[in-house]
Amino acid sequence: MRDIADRLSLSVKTVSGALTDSNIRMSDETRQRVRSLAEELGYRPNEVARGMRTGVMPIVGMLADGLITQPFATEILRHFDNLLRTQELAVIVTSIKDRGEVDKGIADLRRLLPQHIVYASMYHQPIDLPRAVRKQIALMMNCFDVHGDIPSLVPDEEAAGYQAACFLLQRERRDIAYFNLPGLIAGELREKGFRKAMDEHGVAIEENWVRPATRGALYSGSARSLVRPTISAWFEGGHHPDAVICGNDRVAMEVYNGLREIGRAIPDDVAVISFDNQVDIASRLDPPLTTMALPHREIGRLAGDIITGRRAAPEGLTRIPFRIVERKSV
Amino acid sequence: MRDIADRLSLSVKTVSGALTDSNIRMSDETRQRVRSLAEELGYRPNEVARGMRTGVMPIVGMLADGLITQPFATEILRHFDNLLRTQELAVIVTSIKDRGEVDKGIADLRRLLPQHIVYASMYHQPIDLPRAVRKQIALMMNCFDVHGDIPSLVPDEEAAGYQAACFLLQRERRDIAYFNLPGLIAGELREKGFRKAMDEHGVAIEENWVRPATRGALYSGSARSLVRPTISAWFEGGHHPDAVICGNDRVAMEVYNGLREIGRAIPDDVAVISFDNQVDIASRLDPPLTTMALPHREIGRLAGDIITGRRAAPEGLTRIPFRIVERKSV
DNA sequence: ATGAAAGCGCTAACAT
DNA sequence: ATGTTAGCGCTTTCAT
Repeated sequence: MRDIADRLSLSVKTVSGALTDSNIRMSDETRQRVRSLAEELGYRPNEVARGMRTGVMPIVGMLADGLITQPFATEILRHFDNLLRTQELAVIVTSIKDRGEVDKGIADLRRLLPQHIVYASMYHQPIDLPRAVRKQIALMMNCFDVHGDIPSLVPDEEAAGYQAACFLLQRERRDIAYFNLPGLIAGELREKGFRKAMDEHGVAIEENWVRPATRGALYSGSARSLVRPTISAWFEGGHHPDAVICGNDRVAMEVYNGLREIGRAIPDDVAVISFDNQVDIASRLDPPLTTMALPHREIGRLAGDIITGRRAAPEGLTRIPFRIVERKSV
Repeated sequence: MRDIADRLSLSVKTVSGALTDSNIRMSDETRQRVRSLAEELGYRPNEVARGMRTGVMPIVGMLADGLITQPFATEILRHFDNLLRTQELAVIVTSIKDRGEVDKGIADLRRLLPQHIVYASMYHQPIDLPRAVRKQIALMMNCFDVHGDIPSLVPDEEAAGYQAACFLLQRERRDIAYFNLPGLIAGELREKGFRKAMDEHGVAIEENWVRPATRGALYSGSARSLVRPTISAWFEGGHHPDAVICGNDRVAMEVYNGLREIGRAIPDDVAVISFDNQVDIASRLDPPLTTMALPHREIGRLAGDIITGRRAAPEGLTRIPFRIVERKSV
């Protein structure tokens, strides 16, 4: 910078002003001369020096609540990062395994003077943070602040459940079964949407066909699965489902196995629809799975727009719609 | 820092010395006094100021060649990050979509004065970087420098192929078929290991049973699959395989579908073994899939140890062994 | 419209 | 063994 100033016989301050603050009063000519020389010399401002002076680095910190564990949720990170990169902002991710690590995570991030700190979760859940912490978090992705203080971006689970059910109903499926994800917000809301759709279409729900996918109060991939026995039970009698809504794609994978075992064809005998769109699974099942895609990309992008100020932060909860991916299972 | 100095009637320099450089000559007592007061005050050095002075920030940059796209490869990142975190180092990931973005990626990273820049790939591949770039990269993960200039950590594919074949051979399978991943280093080396094992055990390879999993010169998830027709062909005649080695877990998923279609039971009629251990898939297949787990965790950890200097950087290529995950398909 | 100078918090050379 | 001082590259008053 001094170099540029000397060559142009200007002061450092003028150069600084020309390069950064375009509101500062200055002759256009001077500004142009400075800028073009800077370009020519390939001048890159020292972000660290600038950061020291201004107290802020071109960095956004992300508290990742298990995000990196759940591989397909990294989609959120990917698109968030892509957007911030266009604004010359770097993302620093700090994984936290449990809520107790939040303080440490924030402290770690703050050492580098980030412009903002965001919180992202691997699955849709309510987050209850102490007030002092809440004030430091600009945005929540794929989860929400129970106090409503922090703008939060979450998938619109209920609409997705509604849409999935409508999709089946419109294709003349009436005997719809539902494998729920116990203990999860996503499960609860998706089921609610399902019930609403059935209700609106005047189709009665066979309560015996609305069952949890796993044993235990909380759905988890490692919990004992109830899919196989439940399917067997459903198809024992004469009256059985002609469609199954699956809590997520992994459940759908088991439903495929179960239906195959009892010799039912998808989609001819039984249609299957699911949630998440975990592509490695959904596109490779046989037949390929029709599923409601989680709006991870949209969440990441919208968050990026908000953080960079290109879009105003909506207050409270913002629900982002799913997108249906039609394959061959319905 | 000045605060501490004043309270102890010491100079700033003494405080700085006491806190950072433990080699500096100083009375132990002074050092202790400084440290305990710092602790008491919850003093945290301003990393940015320090960075400006020393020209280095407590940051490691990672050029992620598609890493975040291939969800399960983020395992590498996760463990790398975990390790660096214990040394108060933050990781900044810059995704690059193609080799042409490397320069830009490095420039972006350097703005923040990272201590090192590492290169990580989503799949095992040779990387040819210009010399000027090579000099700036400290380590390659899951890929290697074709010039041998950069220490590189890669999965030991050949050993994995060898081990998978031995696993089958020891269980009395002799008629082993192999679905290869065309155009990939991983595929080539795994096949080599397979051939070596067969050779050592004196079992002849039926060349007709060594086939590519997809059409085209390069394996890819979206390429037209050859699994189904190939399996049909193999099992048409009387002499057919009693085991299949699959290029990866996604291929295995298709092999399951194919075998099921022609009514062959796994593992009774045909054993299946695979590579990668993409858990969402492998553990949920029916029966759960026995597979050679990619050493992503080990690569991430070892890289962390090297970057933090806890372990010396091995020269050239280091091959990290796979781990077999025995489930029910063999 | 531009220049001079102070100072962000820290480290390192030099002095005592 | 400890203190003094300069300065890292930038932004920001305050003068001119």
